[in-house]
Amino acid sequence: MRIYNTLTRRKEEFVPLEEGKVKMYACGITVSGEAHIGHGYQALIYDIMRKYLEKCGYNVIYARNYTDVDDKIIAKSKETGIPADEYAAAMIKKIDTTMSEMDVDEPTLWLKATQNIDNIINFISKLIQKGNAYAAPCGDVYFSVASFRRYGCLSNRSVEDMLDGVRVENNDEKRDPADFALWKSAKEGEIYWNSPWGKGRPGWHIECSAMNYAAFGDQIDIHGGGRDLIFPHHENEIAQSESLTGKQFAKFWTHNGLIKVNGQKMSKSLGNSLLLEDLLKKYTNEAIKFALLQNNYRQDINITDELFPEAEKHLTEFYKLISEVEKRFGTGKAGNLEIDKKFNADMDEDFNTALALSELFAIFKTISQKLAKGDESCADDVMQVRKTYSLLGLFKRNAAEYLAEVAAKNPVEIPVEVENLAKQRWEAKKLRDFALADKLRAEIDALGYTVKDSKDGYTVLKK
RNA sequence: GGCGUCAUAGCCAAGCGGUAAGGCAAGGGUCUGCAAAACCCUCAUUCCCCAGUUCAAAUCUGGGUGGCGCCUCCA
Repeated sequence: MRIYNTLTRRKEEFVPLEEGKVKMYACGITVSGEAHIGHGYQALIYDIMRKYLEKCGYNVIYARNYTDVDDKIIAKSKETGIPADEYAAAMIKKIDTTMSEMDVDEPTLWLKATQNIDNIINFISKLIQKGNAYAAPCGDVYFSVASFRRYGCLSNRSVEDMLDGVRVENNDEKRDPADFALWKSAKEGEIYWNSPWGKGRPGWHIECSAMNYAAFGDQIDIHGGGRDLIFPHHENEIAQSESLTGKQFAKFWTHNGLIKVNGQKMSKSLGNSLLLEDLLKKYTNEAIKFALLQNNYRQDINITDELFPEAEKHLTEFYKLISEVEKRFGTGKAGNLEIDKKFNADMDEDFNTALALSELFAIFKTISQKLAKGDESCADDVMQVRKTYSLLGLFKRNAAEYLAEVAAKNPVEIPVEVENLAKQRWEAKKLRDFALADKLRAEIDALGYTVKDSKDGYTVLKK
């Protein structure tokens, strides 16, 4: 299996640190707001990575974190009057519900910043002892970037380059403008924990280092996250962890692409986030997954109006066929290893879900042909598709239920006016007055609807 | 300004040195009173541009051009 490593900027053969075992960590959500499609995408990608590694026979320990204390959460707390810890807990509960609707599995370990304060404090203390960090008079603790020679190795920047960035804040407490906070002293009324440096809270970057260290020790195999975290977050994690252990922190760094809306990145500051909860009201989770997985996970995805409906259309067609096959031949037996082999070959190349999904069109074409010929092995193929593609979260549903869900999510309300025209047209058609029938069809068409005839009736659809 | 990343048909998109997958749209056909659905067929001599390496380049190298991202919070 080959995985693209941001650290080396190439695909590398995946070899775990310890045979048969994989330790992986993905940066999760800062719970200052609800989960958007980008969060869902990220959770989906790493869930798939984990499942495929498991399929390959590895014993995977997969950890994700929730950042449940930070400036934005504190701001929300001030805004709403809800204590910061309660706000964060409620938001986590909400996000968990949405993610389960998205059908993304829970990680092996959930790590939360507020449940690791001791680990964080210990970590910071060690960094101070080793000379990599210092406490400022105000009670903040900073990491000394100059103390870590390899700083910039992930994002390929030098400290000088970074200082060219005009936006490095000037802060008198810092010895060097490039230094970043490990511990932030609490201001009046803010949530705090006691520490050797006074009342305060952890900085964002240190959480991941400290929680990783507590959960996994010195090294992990795979560290993932959104591409926007490469700098500074992941760069800082490397600086912290490697300063402490003297060992390479993560062997593989993987970064998923970002979701864009109308060509623009979704971000908290732009406020253009598409909430996962809202999308799940309109589309099935399988359609959302299908749409997202048609791209390479490393690439950005631009959400257009057609993206999800098109995916839903495909899945509806597939499920219709599944439904027919299962109605006729019942539940088959998985065993078409050709399907599984191809899937694995695709996934072995840096989780090429786009290729794996494209195989489906040929697979279902064959199934359809077999069904037409009355070849009951198509039921086995369906079962194999279900088994293989469930790894991507697809074809996990009862076909009838799935189709009912799609219908329920797309209620078609036909205006009385249109309904009447359709009725008249049907009557005209029965009397073989095709001129009138065509005229009525044109009228219905003009109102934005189409009529579909079958042997003994008609259906009106919105165009 | 620095760094990264991408550029493949009208659109989305795979491709990782061996002669351009797949999907959408479009066009043609079968079917239908006409439609729709379904099915069948067609649809990039060429991969942003210019050089180079090679028997062979969309793929590698160098140089351009353009988009996007990061250097503030972000998945």
